[in-house]
Amino acid sequence: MTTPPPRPALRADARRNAERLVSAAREVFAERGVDVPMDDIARAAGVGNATLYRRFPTRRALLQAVHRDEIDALHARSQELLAAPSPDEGLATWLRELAMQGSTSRSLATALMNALKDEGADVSWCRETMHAAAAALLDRAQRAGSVRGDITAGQVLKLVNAVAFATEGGPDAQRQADRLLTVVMDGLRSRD
Amino acid sequence: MTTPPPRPALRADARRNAERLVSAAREVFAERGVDVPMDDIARAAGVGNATLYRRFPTRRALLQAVHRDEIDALHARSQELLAAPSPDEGLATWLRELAMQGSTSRSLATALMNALKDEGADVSWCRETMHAAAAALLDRAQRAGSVRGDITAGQVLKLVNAVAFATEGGPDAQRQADRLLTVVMDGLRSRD
DNA sequence: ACCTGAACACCGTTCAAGT
DNA sequence: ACCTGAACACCGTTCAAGT
Repeated sequence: MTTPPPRPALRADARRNAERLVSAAREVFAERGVDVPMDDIARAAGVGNATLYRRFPTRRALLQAVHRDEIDALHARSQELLAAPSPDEGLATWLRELAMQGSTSRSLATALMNALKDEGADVSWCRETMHAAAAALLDRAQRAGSVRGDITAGQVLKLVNAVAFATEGGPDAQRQADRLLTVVMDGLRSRD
Repeated sequence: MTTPPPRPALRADARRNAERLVSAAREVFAERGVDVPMDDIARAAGVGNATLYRRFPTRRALLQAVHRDEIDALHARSQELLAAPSPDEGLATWLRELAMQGSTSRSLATALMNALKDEGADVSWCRETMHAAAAALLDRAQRAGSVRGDITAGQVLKLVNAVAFATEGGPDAQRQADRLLTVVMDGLRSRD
């Protein structure tokens, strides 16, 4: 769950094509949005369109692959923050970093929304990695009594990603996301 | 802004076709989702597809028309709640009703998301009506000092609709939305 | 085992012809 | 003024043929 999805042994050319597809998709998604035609991604990668489908059966799977490193980094960051002096600040810091990244990348916000809303097996790695990261920090803060107990990691993730998704694209997206996250964090903290 | 978009005088048959299109779209969106082919909606309404495009140039415009009555009702409800004894409870009640409706209707949640995220003129009626409703209740609560002053009506709407959108479709959607809205409302209230 | 481009089915949008 | 179905362009997905 904390390790990326298996990388089956691929023939050298297949491996190279897969990497080109992910790189091309990253650029094209960023420039032209997440609804860009699949054929355009294949063309940008210099491979046939059927090769794209063979490697990434759904657009969501491709989106997940594009953001694999960021998702891994968010998970690693959550492990670091488990050592933060204040449990609720550890959680708040992680959620803020998540919201900041999502609010500046429609592509990432969409990848996370796909993984959090649907149950699809093609995005289970993303869903489980994010869930593990959030659950560890949330659980610690709840045990310390600084965050309300009547909420789950899945709900917190949906809420914060919804903030990112709703602010993305607008003017001043980061600032807006930050403002909304402050509201959410205040709501998450236990009442005295 | 508080009145629905102009209903230009239409010939009797055109008027009837427009009503059939809205009714058909409401049913088809509810049964098969908001991405259903436009041709299927026209067929369900018993009119040619070009008639659909003539009347509703974009899918968003059609979605807005489908939810016209609900949006009107939400606006009317906000006017009623301005007379609630407690300003922050008036706001909380309205936001809860909004979240409940959105979390049980992907079609409504999508219509609102379209109107709140984009600046498109084709959904300006929805955006402005919702904004007027939220702004009145929020302003009253902020003046009373019970809700934090550093947030705008547009931000509150995005946040609450994001809650609806994120919970919609899942199991126990209403309950989940209610839970998340409690968190959001706690975050919105001024700290003592 | 993997790649390719073409074929196929489908959908959004426009338009010439009708009433 | 409005309606219609067909035409057109485009996109997702599959498949026969290649290496």
